[in-house]
Amino acid sequence: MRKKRKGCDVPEATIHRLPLYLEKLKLLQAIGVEDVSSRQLAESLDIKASQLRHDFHYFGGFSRPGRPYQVDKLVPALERIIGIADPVPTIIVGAGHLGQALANYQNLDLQGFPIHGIFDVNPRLIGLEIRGQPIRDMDEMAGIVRSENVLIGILTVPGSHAQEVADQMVKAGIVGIFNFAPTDLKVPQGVAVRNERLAVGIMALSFKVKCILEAQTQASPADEVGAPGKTAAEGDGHDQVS
Amino acid sequence: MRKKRKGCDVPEATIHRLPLYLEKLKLLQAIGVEDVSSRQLAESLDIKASQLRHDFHYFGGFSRPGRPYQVDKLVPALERIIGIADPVPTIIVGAGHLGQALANYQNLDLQGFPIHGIFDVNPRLIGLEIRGQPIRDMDEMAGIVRSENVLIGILTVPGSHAQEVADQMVKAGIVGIFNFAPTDLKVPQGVAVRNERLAVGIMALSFKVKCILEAQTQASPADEVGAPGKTAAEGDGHDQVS
DNA sequence: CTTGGCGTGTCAAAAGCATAACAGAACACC
DNA sequence: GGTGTTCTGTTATGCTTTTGACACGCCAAG
Repeated sequence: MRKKRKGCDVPEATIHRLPLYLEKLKLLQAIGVEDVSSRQLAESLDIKASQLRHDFHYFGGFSRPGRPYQVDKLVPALERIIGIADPVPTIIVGAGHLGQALANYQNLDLQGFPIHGIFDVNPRLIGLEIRGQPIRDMDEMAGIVRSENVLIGILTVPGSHAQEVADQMVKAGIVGIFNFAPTDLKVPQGVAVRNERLAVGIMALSFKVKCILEAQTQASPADEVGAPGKTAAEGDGHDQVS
Repeated sequence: MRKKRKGCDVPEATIHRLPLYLEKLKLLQAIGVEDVSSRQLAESLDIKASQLRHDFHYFGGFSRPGRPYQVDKLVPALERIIGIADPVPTIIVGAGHLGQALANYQNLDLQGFPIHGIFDVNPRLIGLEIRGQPIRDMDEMAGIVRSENVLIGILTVPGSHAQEVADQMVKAGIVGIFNFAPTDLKVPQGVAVRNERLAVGIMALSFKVKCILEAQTQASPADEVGAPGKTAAEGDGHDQVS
């Protein structure tokens, strides 16, 4: 199981940067930029150029040694690597507030994850339309997953039902679960899970905030909000104190 | 700027695990468990016991060498470390679908982040009530932030306005920004930002899915969904193929 | 009182990741 | 045609994080 399957033994950290690269490149593409050097691209993302080249290196040459990257070549290459060269059929399971919000988030469509169905058990929600799509009964999920070759499921049900629903999704043939429930899911081999834990995010932020406040009160007796000077931003799901 | 301010020079990865520890411990506390060993706690979170002890070690002894951890001691200790011993006043800026969904997400309240205001510029939304709180005009934000000592702001406006709104939040005195917009924010020193990038998450998942499919078609000619056997779950914002 | 088992705190080894350094390819200019 | 510059692919170095190992404290049983 530790085999080197093509371009799949890539550091976790690199994987999380690929979408950022793609995003920025699409932006450049949209404004007509044709070439971009590793330095330019890296700086605009607040990372080191060497890291970017290192990341790309996992997937073979995107450019010849002497020439900068060609945006029009790089975008489809990254899309292929990430697996969104063709749209990835996706469903949303759980049509509560969060599920509805995600269903309304058109960026998902635009970025290669068309929503092929929204499901819930609540009879009051079933039938309600969101962006032209009705909320369907859970019973219909398996059928649609199979008939439309759905690969990814976004799970936005309450934590108490998350495992049970995840089991159904897996049984129906879903290979990737984007889990918003505050529960660790148990899934069989060959299924990928990504937990997007709101509480974790805000608590990590709180820790940083606490540290900032402590530093301020300890260091300077009276330090007030002043002129914005330095900048700091961040990629992925991590964060940075600036 | 590289000073060792109390317990604040802690690895990023450790910070992201603290909320998971707390969550699990609260669960144990709720069902009446009094003591827990590092092994038990670690296994239930799918991490190594040595890592858990190492993490705790950053903050000094939670237990005496020979005794297991006492849940009732650990929970408040972690809450103090994370900075949620007392509730952290929080606001939501941007009352679109996602903002409303988060406002409805009562777990935020329960976990120490009471929502002290929901703001938007859209006159159609202003006045609408969510969980007993009206959506207010952006103009009122700064006042409330100051009067209620709001520390954290959840930013759910469109990417095109994110930077501008973030500037207002910082100027009003907010110290931590939980950013859901697909934009890198520039903030002055002394402000923490955490980006929760949906697109990054789902694309990272997609990469894993693509790898799984490739492995399946390459390795076994006909491999069908079988009996769930092994388990795999994940904390934070990371993910794991199982 | 002694002994054995368990469990933490602590340190050392290993792995993973980020950064820097370098060699060589392409192009532009002279 | 040569030469200098720019840029990538690649390898090497250093650092952070994870994992493993161990010494000692505590408790229970004999």
